[in-house]
Amino acid sequence: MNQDPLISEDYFTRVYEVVALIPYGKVTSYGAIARYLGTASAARMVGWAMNHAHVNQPQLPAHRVVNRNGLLTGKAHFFPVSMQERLEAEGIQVKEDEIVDFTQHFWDPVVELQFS
DNA sequence: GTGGTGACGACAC
DNA sequence: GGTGTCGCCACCA
Repeated sequence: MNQDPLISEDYFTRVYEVVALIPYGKVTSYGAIARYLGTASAARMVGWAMNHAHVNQPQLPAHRVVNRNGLLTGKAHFFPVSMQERLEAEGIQVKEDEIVDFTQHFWDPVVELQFS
């Protein structure tokens, strides 16, 4: 019934699709994903999807998704591997549970994917 | 069907 | 400039 493949799945799946598209060594924010999905104000919904991400998509690179401040808010949910450890493994520096040069590593799906 | 929740974001003070 | 509060939408009990 839906027109676009990105919205043909559940909202959760849409989030997973975008997160899965995050390139190596890049990070994005919940709000950026929410805006790409058309629900900019529902950034919390993205976080919720991530809450079950480890159940539906355990392979999902959720460690590349942080809040608008570049803070590793969801690191507490990461197990057994620390979120910071994974980011550093990709060349992203993390200081005080916060990504260094967050804007530099920021990857905006709206800009990068730009609905092309 | 209603209420509450949530890995957030923006605005107000 | 930092802290606090509200809003927001979709899912779960």
